[in-house]
Amino acid sequence: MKPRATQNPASPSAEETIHGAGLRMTDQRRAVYDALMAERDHPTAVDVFTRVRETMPGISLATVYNCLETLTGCGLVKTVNLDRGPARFCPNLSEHAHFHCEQCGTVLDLPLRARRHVADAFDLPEQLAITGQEVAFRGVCPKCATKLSK
Amino acid sequence: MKPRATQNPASPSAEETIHGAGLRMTDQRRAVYDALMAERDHPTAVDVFTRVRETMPGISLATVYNCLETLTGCGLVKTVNLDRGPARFCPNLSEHAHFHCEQCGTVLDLPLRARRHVADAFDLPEQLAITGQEVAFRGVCPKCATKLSK
DNA sequence: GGGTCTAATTGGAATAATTCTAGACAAGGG
DNA sequence: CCCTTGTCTAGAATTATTCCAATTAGACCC
Repeated sequence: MKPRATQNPASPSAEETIHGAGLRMTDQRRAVYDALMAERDHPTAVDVFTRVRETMPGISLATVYNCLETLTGCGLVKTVNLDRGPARFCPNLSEHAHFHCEQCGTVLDLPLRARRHVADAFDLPEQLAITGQEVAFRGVCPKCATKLSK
Repeated sequence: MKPRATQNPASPSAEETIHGAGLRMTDQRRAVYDALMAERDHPTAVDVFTRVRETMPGISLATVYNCLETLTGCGLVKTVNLDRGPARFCPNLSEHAHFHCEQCGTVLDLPLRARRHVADAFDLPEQLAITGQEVAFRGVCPKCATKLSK
């Protein structure tokens, strides 16, 4: 096995993943990816744009959309759709649901419990091939619940 | 218990539900609701508009949006958001997930199995109050699976 | 290192879905 | 019958996103 220098041996680097798809890791793509990893709070495309512009003032919104699309295409980032709102982006690759707080708007990741499968809860017809799923909850988050009960 | 004349005793009529919310059952609202009940295939607002216009040619798209909003507000109809596509509408009030076929675009209802709860599959923080959920699967529907295997 | 080929970025225009607005209309209570 | 309020309508406005054509940047080969 090749040594891999100062790096998490569990999963390939973003670089490797992108190269594996025959694409390049450009400065813009890295900046967008880094912005998502730095504050994992499910920002919208415009949020990401705003953040990335701090270090890369010339980047365009179209590029941010392109990069997010590329990153989701390679499986490095997931798109989160909550109701009719703008898409949000999430670099958490482990299986999880999203929880959207109606009070403060925060989005929380809820990890899937070990050996559980969402599809088991439903009656599926024969021959149904599931390739993806999205689970979203709505409600009041712990912080807001505490605040409200005061 | 009051007798209830020629009607499903299990649930109040759409009329009653709307009145219960202090609103009126207008011709437009009924037409939109009937269109949803007649073909329960998860139409978009524009689909509904097209269908309703056949019997009510003067109706406007804005009204269809208003009616759908009102009906969802009273809980008679559910809004289904699949990826970034236009919203779809569904008068199936029993708990269910949606399945979106990547081949043909059909949307299927998948009923929740008895005594199952989607939230059980996830690690929830204390104090999290869930008031709503939406589960969407993506994949290949039975019909398309059969077609593809030929 | 220069030339070449293709991928990526950019700004602006275009699109799609939805919401807003203001005026007309209609229903029901007094 | 009048008044109030809720509803409908057409069109304008908004929002998020995608498209487009032109430039720029990488990677590869010599």
